[in-house]
Amino acid sequence: MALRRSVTLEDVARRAGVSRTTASYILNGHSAQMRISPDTEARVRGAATDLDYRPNRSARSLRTRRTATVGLISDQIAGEQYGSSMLTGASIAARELDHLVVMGESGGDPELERLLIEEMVDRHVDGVVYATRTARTIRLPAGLRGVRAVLLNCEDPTAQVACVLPDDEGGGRLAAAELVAAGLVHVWVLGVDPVPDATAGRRRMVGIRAELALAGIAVAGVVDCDWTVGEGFAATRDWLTRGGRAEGLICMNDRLAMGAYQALAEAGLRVPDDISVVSFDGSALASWLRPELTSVELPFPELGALAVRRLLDPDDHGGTDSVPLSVRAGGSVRRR
Amino acid sequence: MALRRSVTLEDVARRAGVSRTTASYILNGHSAQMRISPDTEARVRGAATDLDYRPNRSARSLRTRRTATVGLISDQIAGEQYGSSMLTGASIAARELDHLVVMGESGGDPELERLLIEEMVDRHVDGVVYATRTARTIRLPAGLRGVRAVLLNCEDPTAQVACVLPDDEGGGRLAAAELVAAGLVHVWVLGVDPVPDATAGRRRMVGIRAELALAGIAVAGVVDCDWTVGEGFAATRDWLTRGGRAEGLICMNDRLAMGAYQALAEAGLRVPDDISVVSFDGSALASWLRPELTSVELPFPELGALAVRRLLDPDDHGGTDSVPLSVRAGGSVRRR
DNA sequence: CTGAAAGCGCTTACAG
DNA sequence: CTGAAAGCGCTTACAG
Repeated sequence: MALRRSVTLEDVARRAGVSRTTASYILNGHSAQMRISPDTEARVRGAATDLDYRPNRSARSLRTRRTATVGLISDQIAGEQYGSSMLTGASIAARELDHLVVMGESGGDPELERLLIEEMVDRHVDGVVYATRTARTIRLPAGLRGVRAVLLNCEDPTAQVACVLPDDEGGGRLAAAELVAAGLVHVWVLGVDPVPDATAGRRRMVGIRAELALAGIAVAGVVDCDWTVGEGFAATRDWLTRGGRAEGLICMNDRLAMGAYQALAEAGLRVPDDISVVSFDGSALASWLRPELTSVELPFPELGALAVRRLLDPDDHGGTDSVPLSVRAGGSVRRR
Repeated sequence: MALRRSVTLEDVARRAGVSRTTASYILNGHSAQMRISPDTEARVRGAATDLDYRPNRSARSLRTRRTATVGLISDQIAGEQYGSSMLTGASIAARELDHLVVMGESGGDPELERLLIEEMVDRHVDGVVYATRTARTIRLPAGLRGVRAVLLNCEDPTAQVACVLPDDEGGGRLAAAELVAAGLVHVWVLGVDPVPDATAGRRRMVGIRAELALAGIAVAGVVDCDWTVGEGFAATRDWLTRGGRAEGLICMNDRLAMGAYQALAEAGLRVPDDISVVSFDGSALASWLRPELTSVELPFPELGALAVRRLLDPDDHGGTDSVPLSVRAGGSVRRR
């Protein structure tokens, strides 16, 4: 059990020669409204310091119904390659606002999710961030209705919930712009949307098409496949076998790009001399490939931090935030 | 604020026609000791169900000084590639024991770490798991003295703390055994220990040497470098340039192995025909490489889960647990 | 400017 | 077998 010797407000008050009431006001920063004398204030603060007073949070919570704690529930962000940095961002933002993060992972199991939400609500977290590993449309879990919540990396069009998303459409524009700037006009796209409710691929596609259109270019073709290294490899190899060629290839994530690299190498095609590659994620993997992969980075830490800040902001407007992506330049795009 | 309508124990008791005392005993499973009549018990349970009674955790904690919550503090496990699955394991184990995980990341900042520990202790977590991204020797933070704690993936030889570690020495034996079984006798090792207090490399080396010795083999040589893709690439290339050759190469992690793959490919050497490669981690990266990398897998989820279970086990003996690694077979070792 | 008092919702000796 | 009562450590109207 996590014990410290138990110094109570009573102890502080006694040592300072005041009542608990006065000590409480002072220690909670209400000296001004209460017009506490400077002398009294100094005595109380001194006593608190001397005794190393730590307010009992359970007692406080019992009265105030707040716990200085936020819940963060997700399907699977901790086990994930870089999505887990949403957790890091959330944790840091929470601390800056004097809160701590209570986390739970459902692994996609609805019953476990229900349990976790229930436990968090039981513990009176001050709100819940509901996050998904992959950007998509969801239905707000029943247990979250009536609970202060922010959706992170997902959205429920049918619910009135604050929502923090990456700006995938803008990201799509950035990716296309890299190729346009290099003077490439023959562009293929690898990977669209793996599952029906996923949103990232579709939005990126919109941005890609829009940006290319500005340069008078249309997407030459799309190879659809799951967003994994193995699928990226197989799909690219098949495409090449069927005579597929392009000046530029936009991959929907870094893993797909890794697979594409492998298939291109096998076919004797060099990146970027024979074909330029751009992808999405900006994960560590992008920097590991040779040549380094130019990738449009998802702002995971910022997403996590923003979700927590909005959750704890009483004036939050409740709409949807789209956080911009940014290009992490590698050497996979041909220099003009 | 996370509100539900507030049904209290009082409400349940009234509806069941008993006192709060009796209701409390029943709902906490003390019916037997208290020899509550079955009829009373049924009435109380029925009332609790009817009213959807949820005990107020803050009130309970104020009395019991327990919160059904465990702290998990680390330098950087969330942002990490796969180490973050320690979090997943911890979260699941905690839930199974009706606890929730309160997490905090210090990013290696001692002041932030101190703050996080303080906040956790203030919130009366029932114990703290102190985890590091990378296996190493640490000094138990001052704020954790006197607090129930378990070290995860790290150890403090000077402190009496329960400790959960991967069995890196056993892992070293497994890696070497893969090469021995393939009949390889000329073995090099890539990467030793990047920092003085890191323990993984040294222990793996001990296991590697021991296992090879059983086959009458000595390590032919060691290339020292940081455990990154870039360093792995550069070190392997330099080694090859200096005329380095081996039948088998043991890499201290999957990233190093990826770098080695790149350098070997550049030199026209094929895996596993020209050289066999084994590494450590068993991360997703291992399965992405071509050929798939045979890698000794670190049991991160189990490590996290075990740490939490020990933390919450009042009978825990307090020693060090070494959790075995296991081989994830790929195609990077030549078949005999 | 400061204090006595109520009350947040539980648990748990104690008494019968 | 069951209940009246104390008490965990705070916050906050209320009174002066």
